[in-house]
Formats: sequence, C-alpha cells, structure tokens
Amino acid sequence: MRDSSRFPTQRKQTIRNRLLAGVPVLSNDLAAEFGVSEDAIRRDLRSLSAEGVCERVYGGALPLSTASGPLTSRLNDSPAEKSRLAARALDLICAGETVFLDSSSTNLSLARQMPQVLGVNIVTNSVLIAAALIERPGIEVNILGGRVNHHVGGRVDAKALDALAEYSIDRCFLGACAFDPSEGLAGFDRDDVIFKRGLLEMARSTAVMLTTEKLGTFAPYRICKPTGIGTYILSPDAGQTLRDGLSGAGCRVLLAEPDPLKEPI
Amino acid sequence: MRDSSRFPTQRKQTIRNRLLAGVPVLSNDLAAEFGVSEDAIRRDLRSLSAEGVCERVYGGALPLSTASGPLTSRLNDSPAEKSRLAARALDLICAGETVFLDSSSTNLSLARQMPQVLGVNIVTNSVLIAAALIERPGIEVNILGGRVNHHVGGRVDAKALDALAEYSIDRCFLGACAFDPSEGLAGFDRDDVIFKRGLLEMARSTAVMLTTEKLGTFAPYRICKPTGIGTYILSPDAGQTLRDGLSGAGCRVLLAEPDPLKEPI
DNA sequence: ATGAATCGCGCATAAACGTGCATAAACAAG
DNA sequence: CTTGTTTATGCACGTTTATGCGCGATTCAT
Repeated sequence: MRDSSRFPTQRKQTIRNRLLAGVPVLSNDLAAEFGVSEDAIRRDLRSLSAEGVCERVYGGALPLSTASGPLTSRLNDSPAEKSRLAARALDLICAGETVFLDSSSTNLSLARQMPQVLGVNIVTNSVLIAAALIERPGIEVNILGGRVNHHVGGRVDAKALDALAEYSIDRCFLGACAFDPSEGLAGFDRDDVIFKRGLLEMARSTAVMLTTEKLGTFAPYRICKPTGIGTYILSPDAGQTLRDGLSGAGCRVLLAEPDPLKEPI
Repeated sequence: MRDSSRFPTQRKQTIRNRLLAGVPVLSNDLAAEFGVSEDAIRRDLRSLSAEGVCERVYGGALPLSTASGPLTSRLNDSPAEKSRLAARALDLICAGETVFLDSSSTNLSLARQMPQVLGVNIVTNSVLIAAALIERPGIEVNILGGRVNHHVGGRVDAKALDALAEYSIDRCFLGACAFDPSEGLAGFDRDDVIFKRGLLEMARSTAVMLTTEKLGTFAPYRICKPTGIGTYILSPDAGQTLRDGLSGAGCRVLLAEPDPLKEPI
C-alpha cells in the first residue's frame, strides 16, 4: 500500500486529483495500487461522481472536467511513441541550460519526464508544460504571457516574440506540425509559424521531435527548410532514406528506443 | 515511552510539530509510540484540530497546511468547501466581463467549475488556472508571463503588474492567505502581496473566497483592511459576528450552500 | 449467443469514533 | 498536612465508518 494513502480520505483525494488532472482511472488498477478491494474503489468513484469530478464508466471512471477539444485529442495520439521520443530528447538537455519548450504534445511529454532536480531553466509558451513543471524544485519555469491560443494551447502572437527576447535560449525544442523531406517544417496556424521562425533565429541550437505519422505531411505555412533544424529525433521505424538524407544535409539524427511491444520477442 | 513525552504537554507538542511539518499521523501508531490509549491521542488531535493545525480523518489526522506551504498540499485541503464557495462565486460572473483570477486553490476550483461556453475573458497569473480553462471554447484566456513562483504557482513579481495594466479588469477574485476581522487580509510572500495590492487598485470590483480555516489567521504582510474588499464569499458555518461585522462595514457577504452531508436530514 | 468481467445492493464485521463516568495524579489554598 | 479543584487518563458502551463478501443483474467482447 502506498504510504500517502493509509487513510481512506487520502486515497480518495489522490483519485480526485488524478481525475481533475484529466487522467482516466481503472477500478482494478486502483484497487491493486491502494491495496483495497474494488468495492472500496467503486464507493470512492460513486462519491466522486456525485461531486461532479468524474463520470463512471464500465471498468472505472473518466474525468469530467477536461473537454475533448483539439488539444486533448492530440495528447491521446500515440502517447507511447511521443514518450519514447521525449525520453531520447531528455539526453540532450544538460544542467544549467536555458531550454525553450514550444507548445506541443511531444514537448509536454518531455516536460513530464523531466527529473525533479534537473538544474535547468525552462522557458515555454505552453500553459500545460508550465503546469507540469511547477512542482519540480530544481526547474526554473518561465512562461510567455498574453492571450492563449486555444488551438495551440499556448501563446504564439507577435508580442510573444518580444517577450522571448528577454531570454537567452541555449536549446529550443520546436513543436512540429508537418514535415516533408523536401519542403521542410510547416504549420497550420499563421501566428504560430511566425513565432516559431523567430524562435529558430534566437536559439543557439534547435531540435525537433517527429512522430512517424508526421513524416511526409504538409501544412500551409512554411517554417523552415530541413537544414534549418540542428537535431532531429525520430522513431526507429522512420525511413532509412529520410534518415540518410537528413544526415547527409548536415543534420544530427537521433533515434528513440524501439517499441518493446513490437519487438520480435 | 519516548523520553521527550513523559508529560502530556510535550506529547501534544511533538504531535503538533509533526503535523506542522506536514506529516500525517495515525491514532493507533501514536498511542503505541507514547504508551497511552487511543482516547488520549484522539483528545490531542481534537484539540490540535481546533487550533487549526490539522484536519481529523478516520484513522488519524492530516496536516492542515497553512497558505505558506507548497501548492499541491493546499489543493488537497477541504476541497469540498472550496468547491461550494466557488459555486457561489460563479453567480457573480456575467457574460462579457473581464475577470482576473488570482493564483489560489479556491480560484482554481472556480475555474474548473466554469461552464464551457460562458462568454468571459479570463486573465490570470496562475498556470494551473490557465491550463484548466484551455479547452473551453467560450472562455478567452490570458496569462501573465514571466518567472513562475513555485510557492504561489503563478507569476507575482513586479513586472506582472505592468503586464496587468494591459487589461481592464471588471472583476477580480483575490487569492486569500490569511484573514482576521480586525487586521484584514494578509499574505506570506512579499512579492505576492505587492502584486495583490496593485491588483486591488486596478480592478473595478473585488471579491475574495475564504474557507473557514482561514478566518482568524495571520500572515506577515498586510494586503488590505477588511473594507478593502467589496464582496466576501464565506461558508455558512462562518461566525455570525464576523458576517454582521463585514456587512455593517459596507461589504457584501455571500454564503455558500451548506454541506449536504452535515445537514440534519 | 455465450462466457467473462463488472456492477449494484444488502449484509456482516472490524476498526475507529464520541460520550459519559470513574480514577488518579498534580496543584493551590487553607 | 488536609482539602478541594483541575487535569489527564482509561474504560465501557453505543454509534458511525470503512471494508469485504456473496448473489443476482448488467455489460462487454468474441
């Protein structure tokens, strides 16, 4: 049994927090985690449902607070691959650096995987990334203020660039929308793309994580050519020709660990 | 029996210190540790609970962190009461208004309860509040940028006030730290308090939600006198004298719905 | 359609709780 | 030293709370 949950009250509070954070919960998982029967968990969920915190479903409960908007849907797309890319990206970050994390679901995964006491200075335009990092004592968090773009989940307007000028960015992780080996990076939101271009100019080194589904896709606004990015972080199932092409053009290419589930034994 | 606890007073002090340090305590563990019956421990905990040091739960007591503690612990304190206060506060907000939500766990509860399509413009210095509102299509979200204060969970430095000047605030919900009927509102963080003072000056109307545990408490930095706040939102179990006093001083006092569980049928 | 998993409900049980009362030690005053 | 008072404590008893289990009903997946 977890130490923080010796009391029924604390157990319920833990579940409540999880649901309020948008995490769906399974009855049998919770029962195992807290060392009680599923009945006890079900009673908790019944009560939390009456509070309006969650909606009970067969097998557990779903958070009621978060809407299923454009952002959350992206967060649920291939989370495992994003997590593996982010784990690889973490190797790039050194203590003492100032790192910009652009608003992106893959960068959010990166933020969530950051150790508690990594001595870095994070600058971000994403409220979700900032929220994910608040509790880490070893991480300094700076957020760019202003109007939050509902599609992007962060700030991307022109003034954000001015605010960015306050910081000296060692390393920048761009949020990618679309990538094609000949066209380069592109985005769907004009303001967002303008912001990303400015970001690329200001940062001393740049990196981007690309899930395989984004390879060979297009978007209306160009961000930069393929050579405009210093480091690409790709899944191992990315095409060999693409990897060779990027390497040949002088870009660094890092591969994430392969999916253990897809491994042939 | 522990040496430091031969006397009842010392035993109680030991428990008090433990709770103030944020450690949850179990009745039967304490009984065994100090060599007394659980009744004696329960009496201690009752007393400490009356002091406002802890919250009694089935099996023992949980530390009742003062507003000086870290953010997450505050989020777990009496969530039901905060939720009821927030539900009452929601009545104050009208469509089309520009509302500032100060960094506070009660205001976070307010944000979470906001309807999807309430046509309001929210300005906040809290990344958690901004994150909670991202997916609501009818709510415009603006966040004050800069360095995020780990204790407060938002931005409170001097430049935040400059950024605030960009907005015309119709209504402001202050995050309260401590309140005493004669002293007024006070806070634990100097920067935070300076920010709150500026906020009060800029907003056309002001409100604050106060959980019962905060009534009659003190903090080092004064924010304003009791009459400096336009509307108080209190739990129905707040003292009648306090309510009359505030009403008599010209403040509006709203009461949240009572706890349905505590109702006599 | 059929089997497995999950659910809701009622009941039993054990632990924790509150209250009232008696006891004993500590303490102050005569 | 005695007496009365306060304080802390333990115990008994009835109540509340949290939990687990059994059973039939429901839901899900194949």
